Amino acid sequence: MKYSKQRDVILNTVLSSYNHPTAEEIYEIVRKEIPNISLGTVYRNLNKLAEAGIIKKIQMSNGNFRFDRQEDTYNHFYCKQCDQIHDIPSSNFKDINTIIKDKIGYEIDIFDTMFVGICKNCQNK
Amino acid sequence: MKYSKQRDVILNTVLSSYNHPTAEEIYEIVRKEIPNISLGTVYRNLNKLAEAGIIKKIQMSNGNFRFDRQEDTYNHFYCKQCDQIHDIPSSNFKDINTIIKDKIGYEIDIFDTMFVGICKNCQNK
DNA sequence: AATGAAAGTAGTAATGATTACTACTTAAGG
DNA sequence: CCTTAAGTAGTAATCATTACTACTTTCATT
Ligand SMILES: [Mn+2]
Ligand SMILES: [Mn+2]
Ligand SMILES: [Zn+2]
Ligand SMILES: [Zn+2]
Repeated sequence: MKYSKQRDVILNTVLSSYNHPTAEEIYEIVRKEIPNISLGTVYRNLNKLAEAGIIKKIQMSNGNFRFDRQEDTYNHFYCKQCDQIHDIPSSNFKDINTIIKDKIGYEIDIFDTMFVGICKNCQNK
Repeated sequence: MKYSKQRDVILNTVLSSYNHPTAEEIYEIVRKEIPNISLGTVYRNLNKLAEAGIIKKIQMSNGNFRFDRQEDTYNHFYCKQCDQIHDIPSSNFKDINTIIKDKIGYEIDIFDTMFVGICKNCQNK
């Protein structure tokens, strides 16, 4: 992979984001540093970085994508109420794989499964 | 809700489908009975039927929708390998809600969560 | 340093599933 | 029968994402 200023800035933007930004949101941030960067370039590099396993590409319930740092100790939970992705330590889901595997023989990939429900904050309302 | 031949045929098509068809697939089947039906009509009625709780609208990992009979005793599992949705009796997931609730306080809605992984068939290959 | 091929980019066009719009048609209650 | 609200066919618009094209940059090799 050849070096490019564009990819470098895109990567650093993702690495310093803690709110699971969309490609468009990343584009807006990167634009401040490289004003004439193309949105297509942002998409291409985000996909390339995700492909290489350097960042994570996660799918929202509406089919759109969001991007994230690569931390394989965290799972994702989507709250229907506040429309936000929450990080959850994957240790919480450790038992689930074995439960399902024992019961029906299917192997759940917890890092690909986006859990859906109501987060703690939204419950207290 | 006023009666319409179109909606009637669309509903019966969904009710007699066991493979989680897309709107387009339903369109192709309905076309045989009502050749000049509009794809927009299929979409509109599928959404209306889902809204009314008569059928189920489920979201695939690529953001597209598929439609299903309404059986609230079954959950959905998407196999990454064979690209198919499998029905799983929801009793298998009963424990999961309480486990998660106890551990982190979040309430998972198992009927909205699409579990992802490798099905039994694909494991034996 | 000069060269050249492969990889990258900006700008724009295309895609594809879904929804919105519009003028016409139908269901169904009084 | 009328009336009118709901439904339809056909087509245009959306919107996130990807593809295309002509130009530019990186970087290994002379
Ligand atoms: Mn995260
Ligand atoms: Mn099903
Ligand atoms: Zn919430
Ligand atoms: Zn499978």
